[in-house]
Amino acid sequence: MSTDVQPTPASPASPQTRRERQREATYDEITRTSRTLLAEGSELSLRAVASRMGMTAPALYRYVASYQELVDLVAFEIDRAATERFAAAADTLPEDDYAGRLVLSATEFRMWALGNPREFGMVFANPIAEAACTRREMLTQVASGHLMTGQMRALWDHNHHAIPSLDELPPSVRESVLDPLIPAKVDDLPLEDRGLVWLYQQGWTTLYGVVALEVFGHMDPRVIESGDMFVHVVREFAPKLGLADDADRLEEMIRQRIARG
Amino acid sequence: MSTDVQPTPASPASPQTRRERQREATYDEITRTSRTLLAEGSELSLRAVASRMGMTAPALYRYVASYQELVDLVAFEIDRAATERFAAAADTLPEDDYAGRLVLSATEFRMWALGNPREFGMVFANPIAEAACTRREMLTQVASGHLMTGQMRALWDHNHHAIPSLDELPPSVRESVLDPLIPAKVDDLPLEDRGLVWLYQQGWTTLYGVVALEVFGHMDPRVIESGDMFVHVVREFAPKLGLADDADRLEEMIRQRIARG
DNA sequence: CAGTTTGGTGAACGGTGTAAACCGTAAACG
DNA sequence: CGTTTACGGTTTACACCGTTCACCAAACTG
Repeated sequence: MSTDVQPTPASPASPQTRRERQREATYDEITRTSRTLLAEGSELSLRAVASRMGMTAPALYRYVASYQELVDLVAFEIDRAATERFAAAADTLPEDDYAGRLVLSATEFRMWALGNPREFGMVFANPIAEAACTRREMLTQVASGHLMTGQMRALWDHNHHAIPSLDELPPSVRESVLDPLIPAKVDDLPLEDRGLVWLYQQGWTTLYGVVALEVFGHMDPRVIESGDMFVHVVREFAPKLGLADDADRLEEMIRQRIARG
Repeated sequence: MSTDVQPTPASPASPQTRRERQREATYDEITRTSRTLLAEGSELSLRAVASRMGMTAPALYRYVASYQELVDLVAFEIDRAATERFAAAADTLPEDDYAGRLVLSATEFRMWALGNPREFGMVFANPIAEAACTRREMLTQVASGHLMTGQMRALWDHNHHAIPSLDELPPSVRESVLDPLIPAKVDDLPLEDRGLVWLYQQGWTTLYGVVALEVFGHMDPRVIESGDMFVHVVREFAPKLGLADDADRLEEMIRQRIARG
């Protein structure tokens, strides 16, 4: 609260007080050990995390208020790390292959989800409804959401495919695109172009649908293995992004990625 | 195995031995109390179920081999009960309004899922992959799957909308529709018409996608509340069932159901 | 009637999240 | 500088969980 010349506790670099640095390092170790535990197939429990850090379980309560909060924290970090993977997949393509980058990120998302079903469930199949305030806010910061919406935005900036006009949107959708509560960087998107956000939401619904269905296994295992349903829904969505002509090329990219396993 | 004149243990009515009847009644009570527990918002635990039945937890092991098996059992029963609700919704329409019945069942599915998120998660968002054998077999018997595929079949029997031909299907899909591992009554569906099953799968993917996304809250709450995304995906899918002209009427039916809450 | 199967109990083990009391030490303050 | 506060940890304890085991009574079976 004081504005005198102190060790500037709000500076961006690292000139926080020593304690703050220590604390943040511990937070980091918590999420890292948690993710290691998950990756090993073990259960995520306060005791397991603590003991692996050489601590005792109640000590973790200095950092998280409850088990659920630990889960949320870890989920957030998992999403961050996974998003780096999705972005890296896109970066194997030239900067200006907007469609390819989007599709490759989406495909990477699918492969990640299938390979890490528990992590997928933790991030994308944990009810948000309850504990509305904080968890809802976190939702708007989902890194993967920002990545994909950013890619769709870049694609549109380039090819200006058709988008729905504001006045043909249902009221709730209009509100939603004018002041989004889902991850999307739209501050610099003019209001009259916000129909694009409705396309975001449709795309996310489609992508989420296939992937969740595949991850949870409520689909024929042979179709999951081949990825044909995934390819199908992507192809069906492509025209909405003005990519009808690119469908074959995009499918080939998807299949190559799937073949890599 | 013997064929002598015994109390016919395989008879359909109820002439099982007294013990068998007792046992089945207990099974029934187990699933009933479990569902009651869930409906009250309590956690589903062996101890809770047992104590509410006036038993102790280890006794339940005479009926289920593990907690997971209890969950599967209850999930199966929940699906059965929910399916009755979906079917009842359809039965508010005349027998020959095939499209309306299908759409109303799907809408009822959505409303049920939103109102019973934990039950939805238990039935439709529990990884099937693990414990492959038994649980995979159960998947082919999901009652709700049979209902909807049956309704799509009835619709097609009536209006014979276009379906993909077998030879334009990807190999994995062809296998899948010729010998389905997902719930679908196709025994009396000629092989050359099995392209319809691919439409089943597409429809299920679409429906599951929106509903799961809504239930888990990874969508703008205002759009969830209005149901506009649900309406949107149904409208987009309608043409595939030859229902392009019925879209407005179907949307009106959906909205009326949503308005009822 | 004797013998076996069935369905239950109670105690116990190892695991979980969480609350409370306690304490040394590092940081903050006069 | 010394004093005080607060942070970050421990121990202990509680209530719950799934699961196993030994035991037992009642019910069926030959």
